[in-house]
Amino acid sequence: MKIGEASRLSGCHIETIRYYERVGILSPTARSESGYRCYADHHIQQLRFILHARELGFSLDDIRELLSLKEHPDLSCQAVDSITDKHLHGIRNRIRHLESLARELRRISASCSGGHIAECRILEALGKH
Amino acid sequence: MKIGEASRLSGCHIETIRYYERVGILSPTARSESGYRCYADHHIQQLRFILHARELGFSLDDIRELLSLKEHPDLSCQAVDSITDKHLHGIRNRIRHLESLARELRRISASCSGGHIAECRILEALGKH
DNA sequence: CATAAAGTCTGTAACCGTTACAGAGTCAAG
DNA sequence: CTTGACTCTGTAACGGTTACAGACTTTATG
Repeated sequence: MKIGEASRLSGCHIETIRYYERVGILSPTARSESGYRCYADHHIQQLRFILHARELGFSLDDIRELLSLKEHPDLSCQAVDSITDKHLHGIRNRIRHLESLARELRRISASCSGGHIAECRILEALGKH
Repeated sequence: MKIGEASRLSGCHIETIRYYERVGILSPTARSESGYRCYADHHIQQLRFILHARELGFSLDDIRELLSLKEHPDLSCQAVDSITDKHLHGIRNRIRHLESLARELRRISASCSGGHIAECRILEALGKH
């Protein structure tokens, strides 16, 4: 099948599919006589895997590693666990960070009493540190 | 003062300071005879403002707008409030998004019983969607 | 006074993960 | 045969820096 159908079946944009191939995260495809990429079922599965992992926030490097682990069914899945755990930790850290930003923003924002810029506490608070 | 001291006083990296000037977020500086940038106190204050706002996650576009609002002390500070509120909303959305990612990751991760890749539930879960 | 070291300049490219576009070629339907 | 949909390659943009290379200036040391 050609890239348009691969895009429809996988949910990935056409440009993104070509990009994934270019950066070596998607297996290279066969080419038709006229140079069109020809996709097989396993490409679609890879693309779905990548898409879902991306939606979960995994980096392309992580995904590359997960995909290569997938090629070795005999290995322990400890490496998979470790990538997942690390990612989960990263997400928790980002949540904590954003929560502290939100707290400070609320604090700063609450100090505004709705007057003129000249007395704006928000701008004042942003200025000093 | 020259860029090195401006960097020390503001906490911004030298490269970042030049970048901020280039993209028009920091007022242009005078130049010495030899072409060195000359910074005044108000540049330092601007840089501190930018730095703090960046630490709070404001985009450079937001900051540009906040800085230009700062130039008009007579205006109502409603526009400032609205930028801040919008940003706070964005942060809350990101938190919610990350929390749902974390939930799904935990769910997927919990299903792993520590065997071989071949039976890895994590990779399986990532594949289907 | 010469030289070395530190600082600064400009311009460009890298990072991440796409997305968008231009210009050319290919394929299927009417 | 032409139109339109599709695909190709290559390049540039997005945001927000950071990191170079190569040239120049200033300051400190011998």
